[in-house]
Amino acid sequence: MADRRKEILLAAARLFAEKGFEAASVREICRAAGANVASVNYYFRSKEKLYEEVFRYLYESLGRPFMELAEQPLTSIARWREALRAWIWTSLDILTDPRPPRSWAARLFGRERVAPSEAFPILYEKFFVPIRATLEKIIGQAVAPGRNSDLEVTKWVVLLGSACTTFAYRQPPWDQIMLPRGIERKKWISELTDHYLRVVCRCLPEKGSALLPHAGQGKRVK
Amino acid sequence: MADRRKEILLAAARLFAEKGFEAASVREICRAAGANVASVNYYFRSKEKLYEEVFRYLYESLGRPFMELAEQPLTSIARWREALRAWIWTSLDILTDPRPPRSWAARLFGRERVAPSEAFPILYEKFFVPIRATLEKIIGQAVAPGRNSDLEVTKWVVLLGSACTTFAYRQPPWDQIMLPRGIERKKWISELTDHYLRVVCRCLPEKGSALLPHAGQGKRVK
DNA sequence: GCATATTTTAAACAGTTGTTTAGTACGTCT
DNA sequence: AGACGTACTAAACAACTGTTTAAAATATGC
Repeated sequence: MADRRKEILLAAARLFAEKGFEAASVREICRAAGANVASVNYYFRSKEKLYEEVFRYLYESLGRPFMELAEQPLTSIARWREALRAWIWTSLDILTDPRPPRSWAARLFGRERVAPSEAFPILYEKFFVPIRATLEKIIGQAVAPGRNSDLEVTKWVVLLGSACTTFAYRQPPWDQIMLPRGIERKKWISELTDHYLRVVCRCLPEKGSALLPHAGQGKRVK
Repeated sequence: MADRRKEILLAAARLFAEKGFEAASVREICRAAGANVASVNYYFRSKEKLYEEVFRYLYESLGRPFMELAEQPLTSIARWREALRAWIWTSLDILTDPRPPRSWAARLFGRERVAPSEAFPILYEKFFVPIRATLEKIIGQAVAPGRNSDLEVTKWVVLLGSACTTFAYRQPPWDQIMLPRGIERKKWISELTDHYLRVVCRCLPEKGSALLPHAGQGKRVK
C-alpha cells in the first residue's frame, strides 16, 4: 500500500519550500501527490497542521550533529580549532546541499526567518537553538571563558552566524554570486570554511591562549 | 487637496513590509489609507504595479551613498580604512534604522531575498548592485588589485555582505539576538563596525600593503 | 460472506481575493 | 449656466481559497 500520507507530506514540503505557505495551495499539493483535495484535511486536520508536520519532518534531526559537537571537550587549541571548523563546514554543507529534503529545509529556514509562522518555534528549537548554542560555546571558550553572553562573543556569533545562514537563499541571482560557477560546491565551501576559520584565529586575543585549561579565569586544579 | 495617491503608496509600503505582497490585501491597504477599494486600480492600474511603485519610492535613492563612496580614491591605507568603515557603518545603519521608510525598505529587502517578485530587479539594481560593487572595489583594492572577480575577493564580500544584510530581519526573536538590549542601537552598530573592520585589517595580506600606489601590479608613473 | 472500519471521492460551502463597471460628485474652463 | 474631465464611490464580477459533507469504494476482521 502506497503511503498516501507520506506522499502528501513530501509534496507539501517541496511546494511550501518553493512557493511559501500561502502561495502553495492545498489543491496544488494534492494534485502533486495524486490525491483528492480533501486528503489534507483527512490526514492532517488542516493546512496549518500539515505545515507543522512538514517542519517536524524536516528539522527533527537536523540540529543533532551540532549537539554532538557541543558535547566534545575543547581542551586544546587543536581540538578547539577542529570544533570550529566542523561547525562552519556543517552549517555551510546543510544550507548549500542541493538535494531534498535538505534543500527544502534550507529554503524554508530562509522563509521563516523573514516571516515567522505558527510553525516557527519547531524550526527554532530543533535547528537554530542548538546551532547557535554550539557556536556560542566554542567561541566563548576562546574569547571570554565563562561569560557566554558576553558582547564580544555576540559579535563573533553574529559575524559567523550571518556568514553561514546567508546560504539559505539558493536561487538566482544569489546562487550565482555566492556559489561561483567554475568551482565545485564542496570545494567552495571547504575554501570558505578555511577562510572563516583563518579570520577567527588571527583575531583572537593572544591567538587562542585563553583556551588552555582555565588559563584566564580559574586556577590550576589542586 | 490631500494627495490620495501618496497616502495609498505609504500605506502600501508599510503593509507590504509588514505582511508581504500576498498577505497584504488591496482592501486592507485602501482602508489604511482611507480610500475606496477601487483606488489602487485607479491610481496604479493593478496591485503589482503598486508594488513596483513602492519599490521605486523606497530604493530610488538608497544606494546613492554607496555610489559616492565608490568614487573616492583609495590612495592611502588611512583612506582605504575609512572607506571600508563607512561602507560597513552605512549598511548597518540603513538596515537597523527603526524609522520608516528605511525600516520598510529593510524588511522588504529581506522578503525579496527569499522570494523575489517581479519588482525585484528594481531593488537589485538600485540597492544591491551599487552596495556590492562598492564593497568589491574596496576589498579588491587591498586583496587583489586589478582582479575584481577574484575568488579571494568574493570570500570577503560574502563574509562582510552577509554580516551586514543579516540585519534585514528585525522582529522577534532575531532583533533580541542581534540588537542586544542594554546597549543603544547606534552604539552597538558602531562597535560591530569596529569589530568587522578589525577582522579585515588583521587578515589582509601584509596588512594592506597592496594598497600603496600600484605596489603589487603596476609601475611607478614616469 | 457478511459486518465493520478505514480510505477515497465528488460536490458544495462560505469566505476572500484582485479587478471591473457604471454611476455620482466635484471642480474648472468657456 | 452649461459642458467637459478628473476624482471618487458602491456594487457586482469571476476566480480562487481552505474546509466540510455525505456518499462511494476499499480494506479488515470474524
